[in-house]
Amino acid sequence: MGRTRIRDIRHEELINATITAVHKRGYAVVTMAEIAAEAGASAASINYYFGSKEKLMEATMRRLLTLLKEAMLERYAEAKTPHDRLMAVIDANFSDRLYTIEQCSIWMQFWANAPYAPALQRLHRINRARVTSHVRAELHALVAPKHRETVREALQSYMDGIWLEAAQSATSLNPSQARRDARDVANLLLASKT
Amino acid sequence: MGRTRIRDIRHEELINATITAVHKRGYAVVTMAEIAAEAGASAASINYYFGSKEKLMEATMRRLLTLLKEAMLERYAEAKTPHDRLMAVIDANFSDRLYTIEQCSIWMQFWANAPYAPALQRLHRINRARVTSHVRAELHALVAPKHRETVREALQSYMDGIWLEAAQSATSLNPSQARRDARDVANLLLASKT
Amino acid sequence: MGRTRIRDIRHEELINATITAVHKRGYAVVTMAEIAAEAGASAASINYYFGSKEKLMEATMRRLLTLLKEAMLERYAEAKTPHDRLMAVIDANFSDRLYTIEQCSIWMQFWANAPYAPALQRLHRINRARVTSHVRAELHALVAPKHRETVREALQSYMDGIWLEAAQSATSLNPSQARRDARDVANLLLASKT
Amino acid sequence: MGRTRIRDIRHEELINATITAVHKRGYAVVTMAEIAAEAGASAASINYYFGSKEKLMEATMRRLLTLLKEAMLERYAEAKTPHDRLMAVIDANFSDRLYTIEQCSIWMQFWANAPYAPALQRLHRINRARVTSHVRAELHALVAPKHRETVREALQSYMDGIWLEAAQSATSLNPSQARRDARDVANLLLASKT
DNA sequence: GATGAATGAGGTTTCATTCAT
DNA sequence: TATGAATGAAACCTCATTCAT
Repeated sequence: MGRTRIRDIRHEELINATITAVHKRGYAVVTMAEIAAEAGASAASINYYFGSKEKLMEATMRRLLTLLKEAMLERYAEAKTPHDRLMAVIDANFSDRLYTIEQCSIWMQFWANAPYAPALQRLHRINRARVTSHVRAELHALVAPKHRETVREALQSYMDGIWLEAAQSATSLNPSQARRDARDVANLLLASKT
Repeated sequence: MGRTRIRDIRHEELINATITAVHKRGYAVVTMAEIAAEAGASAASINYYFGSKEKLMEATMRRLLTLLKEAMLERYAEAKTPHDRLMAVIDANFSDRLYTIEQCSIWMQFWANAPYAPALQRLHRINRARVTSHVRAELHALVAPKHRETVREALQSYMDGIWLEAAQSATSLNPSQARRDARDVANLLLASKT
Repeated sequence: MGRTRIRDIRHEELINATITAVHKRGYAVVTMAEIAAEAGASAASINYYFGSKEKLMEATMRRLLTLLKEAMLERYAEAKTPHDRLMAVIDANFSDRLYTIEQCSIWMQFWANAPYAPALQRLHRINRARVTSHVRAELHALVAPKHRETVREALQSYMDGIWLEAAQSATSLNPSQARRDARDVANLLLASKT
Repeated sequence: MGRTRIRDIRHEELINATITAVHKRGYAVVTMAEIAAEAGASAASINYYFGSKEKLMEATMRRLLTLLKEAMLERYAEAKTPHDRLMAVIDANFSDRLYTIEQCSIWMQFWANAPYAPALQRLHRINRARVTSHVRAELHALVAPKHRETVREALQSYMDGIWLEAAQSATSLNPSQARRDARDVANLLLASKT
């Protein structure tokens, strides 16, 4: 127990520092020294704990995905109907903790670099497949088969697009407004009578 | 006039090489040497023609925006009604020439790096504002004021999301299917009776 | 007494681990961590017991010289005539325990690095002087003064050359054959009638 | 012609600098910076011309082997009888240009590190096989079959041993004396009547 | 007695850029 | 117009060593 305590703490600290530093400087441009400085540690300590910059980045992305997953599961527990659960997915994506410039920014950084780092790509795909299957399941009861996939893709792409645009934002974000907007979009798509 | 002929040719060649090289290797990781090799030239020649790597990147992004603008204007000319023009915007985004993995990939690269390069950010914002004003103008006649901005943002974010996801694609894209999908989404949003 | 028991055991273990690790990786390239791993200990423990990497290397070389000295003295005890004793020197050099790839390899490693480490150089010279004086003493009764030094140097250099070449060997060595060969060479040199 | 002139000159300079620097500091310990300083160039220029430290070392060893080969061929041309040619081999090994502390020292450095660098090992083996076949060919006419291989191995190992010991020398060497000694040893071995 | 934690020093390599030709 | 030549700056990573436990 006590054995791994320090190790876990440092992991946590360094991953948090990575998130901040990548947001500030950009994924491929940020240096070990900058990340270490952000964590108040030495660059060498990153290699001590993670082995390489690449592995640190992978661990950081894993953390991001965990945060997203937790936000969703948290809201899922309370949702009763398919419609509630669909809104839970939306609310998770635009929750106060996740829909921040820093989160969206670093999300975009990892996303953009996934095609050049197999480990990141793998994580990206696993995550996307997971969200897709959730959304698809809920839409089953809400949309006619003919439009189901169209609505699903529209909804997911919409959320992606919002996040990525948020990464470019100069001023701080408004999560509650974003949730309202997203719910509106979802309802528009569901209410369509075509 | 004849004086600048060669200059223009080299500009063109180097920008095309940059697009290919950035797609292959990633924006922040691609080197002058790789770009030069792609163009069959020397790294020094890039500085001769563009002054610096940064300026080359800026010129390349400008080219991407020009392509997009041209695709839109081209289709705009033939469109008569607001609905036709909205579809023109969609068709431009998913035209055979623009909706390719290479284009989407490099688009995402520039997008992701815009926050760290003022010149890119500026171009990114100008472009976004331009598209926004076009779409908004067409929706004026198609959507009730209450939902107008929601629909507009949904549509634009959807298109962004599709492009960015396309950048992760392993297999080649299907532009005509993408156009149909996007039209379906637009029509769903327009047809909503809420 | 009991106090130093553990200390002695650890010394022995770490020196043996050093011999193996240097053979595997090369003198100047082997790391404390590799040596420690070979001994099933931590890198920090090496410093605890030896003070520094340099001191460990010195202790290891001392051990090698002790092994060689013991092999010689062992055979010297049984030798009666000068010729017997000369053969004892040869047999010691190519004994089953010493004439192995690992021994020759590590020997060469220390030899090659002696010029850059005063402590190693000193040990190397002491050892060489000792062997030289032994061989010279025995040759006194076996070779005419005119050729004595030539034969001595020929013999010693021959043995060095064989060891060093053995360090490059891909397959395992044949000590008994090496002894026969060395005896043949010695006898050729002694039998010369020029 | 003119095109590769500079390249060839730099290659030559950097290899010479490598020889000097390796002699001074040791193969595995010498740094790019030290080598570059020795050549009056920058460390980066080594990578520019050789690609890596490893490749520079390989090129340097190749140069050493070429020097040895040339020294032998030079003397071979004038030699008429088998005995003359055997002496030519000896004289080449201990020629004024090759039998210097620097040459012997760097020779030992490369030899000692060959087991850990496949490229060096290959060169080492090729060279050794070449010398072996030369010596064996000349001994054919000079030594009875029974002792032929023994004499050959004795002679080669002797020369190796002398070189390697010379690498430890504190004072400068005496090539002409070394040639006389080596000839004496060779003649002792040839004159043996056993 | 023994070792995880932590790091400063230093090595190789990469790369955008300058410059002479 | 075009490019080899050359390099300073800086990045990642390694490693011997120190120290608290």
